[in-house]
Amino acid sequence: MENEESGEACNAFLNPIGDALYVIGGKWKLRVISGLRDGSKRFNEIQRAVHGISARVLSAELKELELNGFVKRIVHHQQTPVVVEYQLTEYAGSLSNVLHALADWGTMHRDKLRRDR
Amino acid sequence: MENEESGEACNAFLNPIGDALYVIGGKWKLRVISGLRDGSKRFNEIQRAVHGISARVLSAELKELELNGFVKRIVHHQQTPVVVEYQLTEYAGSLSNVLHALADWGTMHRDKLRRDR
DNA sequence: ATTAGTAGTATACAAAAGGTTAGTGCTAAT
DNA sequence: ATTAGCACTAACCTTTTGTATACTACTAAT
Repeated sequence: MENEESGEACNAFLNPIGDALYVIGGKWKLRVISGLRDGSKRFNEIQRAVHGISARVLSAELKELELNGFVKRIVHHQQTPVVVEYQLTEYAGSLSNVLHALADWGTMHRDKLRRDR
Repeated sequence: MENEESGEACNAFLNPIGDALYVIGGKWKLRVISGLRDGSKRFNEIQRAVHGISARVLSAELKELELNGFVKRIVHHQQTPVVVEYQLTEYAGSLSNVLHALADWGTMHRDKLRRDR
């Protein structure tokens, strides 16, 4: 009976957090988003902007970011070979609360660890 | 010259976010914290409360949580063998903004994906 | 005397995430 | 005619993360 922390209410809180962490987590997600902040870019432009990312990983990240609605992939068929543009959506802006909360806490925490040492 | 998104200002934002994500990320961190919310517990009690975690991983998680100041480890030498208690610190409460921001966004995002489909 | 519980550690393994290298078919420039 | 850029993909390897199982030295209960 004391075991209700593994119950409904707890998961209703932890599962969305898990979703959110999954979506923005990993080594590159936020850096790719950040690389697109000042306008649309093409694949190789992003790769140059996000220092160190490989084509394989960038390709995977862009697909996930697209699935989550953060990035729009725009193909221009006018020219051949095709030109592909990537662009942040408005929806990507919905992250800003989360990102600021994380940035503030992270800054505070780093200071705290330095003081404690 | 257009390449200042890999510069100082950007890292000053992304690095603390990375720190924060590292501290609360992974499969178990938040579940262990959550398992301790309603008072102190002993090692095996936590393991039973956090369903599915192995002793090896729990041991590692508790060490990291202690290093980050979220958990206090209290050894009672009165009895032998020693009794060890784990307890959330006040500092763990400093996460609440971050966690609520994540939970809110995660809930919203899940709904959005359901609608979009 | 066996069993179960305590607080973990040791060893080995599997899965996931990410990195490295090479290559596709196309075009435009040298 | 070679070279370089484009947008990727395939194959393979390493690192990180998490899992499974067993084991320690101790005590208390059956």
